[in-house]
Amino acid sequence: MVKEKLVDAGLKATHQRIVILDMIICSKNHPSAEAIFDALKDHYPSLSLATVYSTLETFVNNKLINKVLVKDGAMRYDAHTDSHNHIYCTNTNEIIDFEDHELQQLITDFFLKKNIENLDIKDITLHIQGEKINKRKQIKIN
Amino acid sequence: MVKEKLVDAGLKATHQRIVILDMIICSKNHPSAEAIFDALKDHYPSLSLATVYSTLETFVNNKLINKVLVKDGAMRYDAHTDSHNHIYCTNTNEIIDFEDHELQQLITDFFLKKNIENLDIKDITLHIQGEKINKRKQIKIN
DNA sequence: CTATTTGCAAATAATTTGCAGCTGG
DNA sequence: CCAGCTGCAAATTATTTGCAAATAG
Repeated sequence: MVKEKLVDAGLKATHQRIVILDMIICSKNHPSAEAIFDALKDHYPSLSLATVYSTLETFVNNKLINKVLVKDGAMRYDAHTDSHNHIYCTNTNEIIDFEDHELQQLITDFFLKKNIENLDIKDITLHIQGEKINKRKQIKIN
Repeated sequence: MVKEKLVDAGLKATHQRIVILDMIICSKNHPSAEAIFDALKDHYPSLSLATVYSTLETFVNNKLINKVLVKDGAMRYDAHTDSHNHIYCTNTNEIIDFEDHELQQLITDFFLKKNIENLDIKDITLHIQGEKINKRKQIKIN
């Protein structure tokens, strides 16, 4: 439950935080601050965009969410905090999660073999950039 | 030679473009527009920051350079246009190129085996995030 | 020459900040 | 109650734009 996640992270479970975190978790789209604000403002008219920004910063600092790398436009956020990969659709502007245990293992094994001096690796992510062939359809991986 | 690269790309070889492209190619640091401007303004006082920005856009559109994904702060640029990986140092804010043929092959092979529907993959990049243990020393990979 | 490019200053977009009032525990 | 949060408006940062002057080919 969202409220418990906040409390577990040592944060006050305010109404705004609950609603924002819930929205990110439910969203499959890696929303931007604006997108979150837009999605919530009708239901919570007193919510302010500045609160959304600062709440997102708080969540990132407390490892409830992660920032997603972007080439331009607004920063986007991801409630999926374990290591995984992203597919960037250049024609739809979607950022889609892509998890594959075999691939993760392949990469982990590769870096275990390598001898890397003076770097403490925290995370490795694969960024797959491409175009949806049919913008309306989903991407399917078998 | 830089001038030829510009002409080959179908661009007029203006003084500003030559100097900017040369700076990015020589820089090992994936500079931002500001960093480029700061590095050049003493030698070329008439250069304007807006020109740097628009020149960078032109270069990206003509595939002379690439944008580098960033979590925050200003966009950064890379003159290294073939597919390669980046190491992000969270404590020094450096972005370091990392090329490894074996790794590239591993990943390429993996995606060849996979059956991905409705996505036309344009590029795959690995983003390695970590901290330099000794900020002054280089990262060495053997 | 003349189509492009550049420089400037002003505009916009994304994000942050300061501070007074509100609220969860 | 009261430390920490929120909302607002104003500030800051990164980037873009409009237009007149400069320039490469």
